[in-house]
Amino acid sequence: MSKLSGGAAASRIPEATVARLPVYLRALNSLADAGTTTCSSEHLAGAAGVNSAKLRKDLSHLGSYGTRGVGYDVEYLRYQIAREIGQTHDWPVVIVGIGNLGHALANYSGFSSRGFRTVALLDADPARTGQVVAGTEIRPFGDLAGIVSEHGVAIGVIAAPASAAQDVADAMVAAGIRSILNFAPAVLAVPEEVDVRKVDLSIELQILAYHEQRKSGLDGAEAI
Amino acid sequence: MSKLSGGAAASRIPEATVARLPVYLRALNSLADAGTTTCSSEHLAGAAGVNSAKLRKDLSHLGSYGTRGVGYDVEYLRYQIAREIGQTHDWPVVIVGIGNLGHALANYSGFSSRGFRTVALLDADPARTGQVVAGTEIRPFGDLAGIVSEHGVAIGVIAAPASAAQDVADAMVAAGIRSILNFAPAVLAVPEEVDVRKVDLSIELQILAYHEQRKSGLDGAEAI
DNA sequence: TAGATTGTTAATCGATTAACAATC
DNA sequence: TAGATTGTTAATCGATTAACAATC
Repeated sequence: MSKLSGGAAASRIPEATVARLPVYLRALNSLADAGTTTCSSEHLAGAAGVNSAKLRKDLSHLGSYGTRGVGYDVEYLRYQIAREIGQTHDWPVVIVGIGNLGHALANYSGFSSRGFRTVALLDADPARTGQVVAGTEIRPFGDLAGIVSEHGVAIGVIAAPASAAQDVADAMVAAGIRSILNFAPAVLAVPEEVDVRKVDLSIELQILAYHEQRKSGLDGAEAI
Repeated sequence: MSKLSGGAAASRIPEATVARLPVYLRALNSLADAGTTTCSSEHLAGAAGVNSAKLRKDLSHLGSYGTRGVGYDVEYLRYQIAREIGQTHDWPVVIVGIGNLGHALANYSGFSSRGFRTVALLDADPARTGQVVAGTEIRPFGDLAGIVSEHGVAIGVIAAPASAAQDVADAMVAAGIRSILNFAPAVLAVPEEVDVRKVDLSIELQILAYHEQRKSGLDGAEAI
């Protein structure tokens, strides 16, 4: 096996590292905005909220983009991470279920600024179709397959109620979508080649409550 | 060291387990709603989207709530998990920043059904104060400390813009809040006794895009 | 008793961390 | 050269998984 091309990542990057790369990228953007051109691992780690050993270990999976004794060039490292996580691409996205949350997601600027382009908003409720949200008209759910093939949509966002989530996922998979971000509090059954990530707002709150209970000594698990 | 009282959890539960307990609870609620009174670890694991070995290992940290050869009593296990993660308590919550996302959170039924009670919505923008969202009037950010002490608020939710997030966190900490759910894309500096969990909508999408890029062979990391 | 299923053990795997040799 | 900082090593820690003894 020969060497990889110019500093390219060797095979596989650990999941934990992948999850932190967007955080580093955001921190680098802040540094660049502040006019910083070079930073040490210590500096960048501080801005990202991790320790420097972890940061250097994570970056080592991508390649050697720093200079010993000097640090990292902000602009160069930023580009390398952006390329690695696909932020140099344009990602057409559809959002299904335009209730309160779908509404918020459609308006969320953090998507468009990272290469995600919302090509359509869909809702199964006829009362909602035709409404304009974030400058885009809501279309009927049945239009999904056509929109996916027309725009080459690879990523779908489910903001529908839990009761509809599996149907939406099935339709997305049938339409050719292989990556799903699911905000519905439901476990989705999908073929193994489909990647599902779940964001559950109330679960995060429940995890906090668990720790809060421990801190407050309110838990019912004390010894007699 | 003597035995703990009736099946109470021994000391500490692993973080990974804590994060899954709300998922099990949700699955148990579904089973109960469907009229199921008893379930095996295999059955419950399927409903929760994990494998049964992991489920049994997780539950073993709480105590022995199953019956060998039989399975788990749905209602009993549900109560035990609810108690363990503090869902038998009432948790007063404040939400700060009532833009699109704050609006969606205020209307999210998944909070109230799990013991979280939104006692106030706050916003620094005078143009928003007085507006009624989800049946609650938006109040000025300056009211935070009074509301926290009045209602004994232990958990704060930040849905403000990133630029304001640290100020909001500082005010929450000063007011006595020790658990924060942060939706702003910002790294917060807080005293170590304060627990911060972060939900970042665009990071989840970026993780999906990374894997999608790999699947599609679009990544710039291939060998020459 | 025979069949079923839990709770636990032990092996494996992946993530974190500190320390430091390499090197700018 | 001396000082600084990366990239890597090796140790540690925590999570996952399969297998099975315990026991209903």
